[in-house]
Amino acid sequence: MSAPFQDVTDAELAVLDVLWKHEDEHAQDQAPGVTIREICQVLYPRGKASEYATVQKLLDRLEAKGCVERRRQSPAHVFFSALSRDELIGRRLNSVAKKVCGGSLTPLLTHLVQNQELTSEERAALRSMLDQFDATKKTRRKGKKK
Amino acid sequence: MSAPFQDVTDAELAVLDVLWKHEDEHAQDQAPGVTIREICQVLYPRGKASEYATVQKLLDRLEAKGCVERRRQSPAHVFFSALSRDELIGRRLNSVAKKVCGGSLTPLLTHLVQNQELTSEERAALRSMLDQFDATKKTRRKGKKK
DNA sequence: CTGCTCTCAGACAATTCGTCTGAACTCCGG
DNA sequence: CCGGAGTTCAGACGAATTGTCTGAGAGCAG
Repeated sequence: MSAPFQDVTDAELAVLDVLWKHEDEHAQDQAPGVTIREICQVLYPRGKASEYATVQKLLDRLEAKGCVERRRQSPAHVFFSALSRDELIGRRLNSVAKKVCGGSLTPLLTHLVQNQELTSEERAALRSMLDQFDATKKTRRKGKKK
Repeated sequence: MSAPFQDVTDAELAVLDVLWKHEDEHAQDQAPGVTIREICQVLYPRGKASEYATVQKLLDRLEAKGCVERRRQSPAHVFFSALSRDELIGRRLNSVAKKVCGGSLTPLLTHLVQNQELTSEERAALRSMLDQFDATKKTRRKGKKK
């Protein structure tokens, strides 16, 4: 059964972040999975033995939430993200919109733009994206006219 | 002592939403406060007696978080929001940025724009805001040049 | 067979959250 | 003065969440 939106906890996010960074480093090719031991070494560099089980538990929960994919192989299982950073951003933004603004994303966008922390380069990039969408919409509309 | 950022729960948000709507309705003048009884009537139209205490507890917690202001008056205390809807949006967006994107708000903005759920009107409004900021930055720069 | 690594499965404590109970206070009408 | 209604004050409660931890068992290399 498809579970409703589920967020991830801070500790789970730390684990996901390790997977995302690993996959970014292998963007050119197929990233190999990451083992529990490898995640431990990143998150708890000087960790105790029990932290292995902590990461294990966190991965179990992430898998149950559909955010992580497990591949059983010897000698150790390997893990991949099944939810990208951008997908999580989207989920969380939608959640904020739904709960605080009646579902509308516009107030979020307005807030971000008016926050004035954008550099002029960022604003230029944003304009370029807007132009692209306008062009896309126009082309689609023309296509449909037939 | 100033507490770190604290989010509000869904039930607390429902209470805040009542205050925000009430204050929006009185945007032209000083909004009178809202009583617990009034909040109950909105949130639990056909409620049991215990729901009075639920709203009370939620207001206590919101007050402790600094999100609500209480004014003691007779016959009942009245409440005002001390955190606007837009401020909550900002807090939540910053929280997402901090936890998921290393603090940068740009991926959030990019996500919203590329989400393609913006109407052409919204995109036009966004461009207009960007133009205004560019103009503001230019004016500030000119002024500084002396 | 032993030791190491890993899997599997659960327990645990602290915290959060929404709900609820009950004592006490205030005010007002009779 | 008393009773009733409404409200405040203060806490308890159960369920769920969350990060941590324990322990049995499996697999493998030496």
